[in-house]
Amino acid sequence: MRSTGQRAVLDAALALVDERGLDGVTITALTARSGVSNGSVYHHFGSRAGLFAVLYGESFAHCVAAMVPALDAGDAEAAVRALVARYLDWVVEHPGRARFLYGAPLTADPAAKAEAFAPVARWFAERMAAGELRALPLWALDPVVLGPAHECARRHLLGGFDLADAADFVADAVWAAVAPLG
Amino acid sequence: MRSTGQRAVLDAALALVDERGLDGVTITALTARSGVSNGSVYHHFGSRAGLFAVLYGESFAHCVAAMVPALDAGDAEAAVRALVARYLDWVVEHPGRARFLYGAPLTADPAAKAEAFAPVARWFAERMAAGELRALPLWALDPVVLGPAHECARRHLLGGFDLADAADFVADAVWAAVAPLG
DNA sequence: TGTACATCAGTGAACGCGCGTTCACTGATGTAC
DNA sequence: TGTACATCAGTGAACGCGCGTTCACTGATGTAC
Repeated sequence: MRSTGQRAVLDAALALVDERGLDGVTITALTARSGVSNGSVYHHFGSRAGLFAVLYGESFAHCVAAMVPALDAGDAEAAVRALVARYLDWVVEHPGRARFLYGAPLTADPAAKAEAFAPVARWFAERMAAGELRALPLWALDPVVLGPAHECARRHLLGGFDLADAADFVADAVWAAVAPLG
Repeated sequence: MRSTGQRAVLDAALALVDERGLDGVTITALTARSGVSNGSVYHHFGSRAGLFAVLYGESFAHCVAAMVPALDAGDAEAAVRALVARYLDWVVEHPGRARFLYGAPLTADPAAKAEAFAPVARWFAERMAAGELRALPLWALDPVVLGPAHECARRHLLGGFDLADAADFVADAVWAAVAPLG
């Protein structure tokens, strides 16, 4: 389990990345906002990079957990559209976490990411095998199929881009990319 | 026209962003790599942010210029696919510029961007009006339609993602998002 | 039960470093008269 | 033609600042005997 001190630091980091961006997450700002001493941050996380690694893993799992229930939404098209809707909703509701995932990609542990994403990947693999979705390599799922969702989410997080207005167009584009051919 | 000193600084910045990322473009690194003094950088650009603004505008125009000839590639589908191919090629050939555009989005002057992008936007508007492409709002073009291209380009620039392998899937997804319905 | 010791969360002053920026300056070139 | 002045590219030492990190420390809790 996470100690209260650790939790306070992680929450402060999320608030800071939301308010000031990744570069705003300095040790000084963390201690000021969380009330925890700088030494304590190092005691728990070893370094700024160590804290980032924990926050990345936690946030990625948080995101996937929010998306997974969409896979039960009905047929393949309904599920894909629900998946997009849930992802965009999650970004709007958790901008700090989303900003962190997009802003610190080199922090990611690829193996841990793949494991967390496995339920989604498995669902797609099964539907592709059943002919309910277009056959695509699984590595293309996130960047190619969900590309429109990611690009719109990034612009929303930068400000001035209305994700709610874009949601239907994104769902159309994503579905068009995986709808079975013919 | 750009003086030789200015050009040397801009080229050094592109090389640095390519080799070390945006954070590697420090004044110290610029002077070391370009042979130009720090004072000279300030004489020409006013500040680091001023240099970034020039580099952004220049790189965005460079990118659009590389894409525009694709619009003469034949029918709508051929042109869209050529557009994707040219964009991905440009990213591979000019990673410093591409990294800069993705890494410093807040540097952009929206009006200047819109003007530079106008030829592409106009082409799409005309084809949509002619029924050769699906009708979409023009603001959706870059993030939604080209989303797969952007997301794959970003991953390529981070390393470990093969854009050449992805190019055909990206072209398929982009075309699927703008192909006329029915 | 008491004592000794290990463990671990947490503290906060101090460190060295590299950053963007400033500023008084040089020297070459162009222009006015 | 010569002289005086303005303009502009370019110099480089010095500045203050905020950063991530270190380290010797306190104090509470758990465990062994």
